[in-house]
Amino acid sequence: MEGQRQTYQVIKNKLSAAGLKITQQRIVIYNALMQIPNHPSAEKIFEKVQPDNPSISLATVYKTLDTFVVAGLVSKVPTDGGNMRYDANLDYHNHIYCTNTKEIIDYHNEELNELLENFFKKKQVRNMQIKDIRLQINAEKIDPDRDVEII
Amino acid sequence: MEGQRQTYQVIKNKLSAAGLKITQQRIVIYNALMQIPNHPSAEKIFEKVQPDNPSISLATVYKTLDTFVVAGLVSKVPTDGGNMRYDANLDYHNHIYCTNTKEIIDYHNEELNELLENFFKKKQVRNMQIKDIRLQINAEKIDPDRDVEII
DNA sequence: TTGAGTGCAAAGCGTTTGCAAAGCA
DNA sequence: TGCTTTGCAAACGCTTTGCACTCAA
Repeated sequence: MEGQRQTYQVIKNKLSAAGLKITQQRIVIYNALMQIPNHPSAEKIFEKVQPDNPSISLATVYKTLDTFVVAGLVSKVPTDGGNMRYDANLDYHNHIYCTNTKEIIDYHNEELNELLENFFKKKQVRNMQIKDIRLQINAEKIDPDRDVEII
Repeated sequence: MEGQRQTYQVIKNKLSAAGLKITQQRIVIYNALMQIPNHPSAEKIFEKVQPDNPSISLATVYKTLDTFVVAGLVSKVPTDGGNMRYDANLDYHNHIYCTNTKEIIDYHNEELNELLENFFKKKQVRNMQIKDIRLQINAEKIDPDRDVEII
């Protein structure tokens, strides 16, 4: 379909811009990462990709995602359980971790960012250079079938 | 020495209060967790305990720490690397993750807590009940031999 | 005495690695 | 063409488990 061809072209451009070689595996994996909501694990991406690309191995999914992280195309999100999830959204944002569905939902709020920035401008930590501040919001979805809305 | 006997008595009282049986292993493991700074891993606790208690196995360290977590005596701290660390300090606080020394340093600031509390009182998330908010501060120790001071 | 806690070794999970084959530039 | 990427299987590190033994209450 036409839409997919366009999407693939966008991905190819991103790969090129990041200085990466264009391979079918990279296109398909990046595409899956964008399509799966709530920050999938490597395994989830592997499952998504499997039906149409049965030859892509789980090891390739891991290697490719790692390549993306190093290239700065994707970020790696740790979870309480210890396993890793991946995020194609590189804008600064925080995450809501759903304790029952294990979803990871983006939380973006400019006011909060400024609040934190101002706070840590005043309150410094001696002998430490702060690189990055992330909020981990642990929450429970009230109705699992309804969507979450940030207001 | 007298000081240690007192410490052990304090630990025994904590175990009893949490409804746990008092065993030598539990006392020694809890004691090690309190003595090692920067939130040790199970492995680190095992190493600390080994010389004086060679019969304590790594599996027992894991089981015991898990028992403490379930009993609410200790909390489990995830790291970016994926492995777990343990924390005997149950007061609400945040963590500074040192990107080079892998230390985890407590960050406690009442003003920050209020700031966040007030913010999330106003800005709610529909269909989510927020349970807990943690700040993950990633930072680099400037002089690895000097201490960190929060001001 | 008896159920809970321990030690051992083996298995588990998510992830990484080494290497030969395949494929992009 | 030459060097990077892939696929496979095997190894990895951390953590958990099954089971017989031990011990606190």
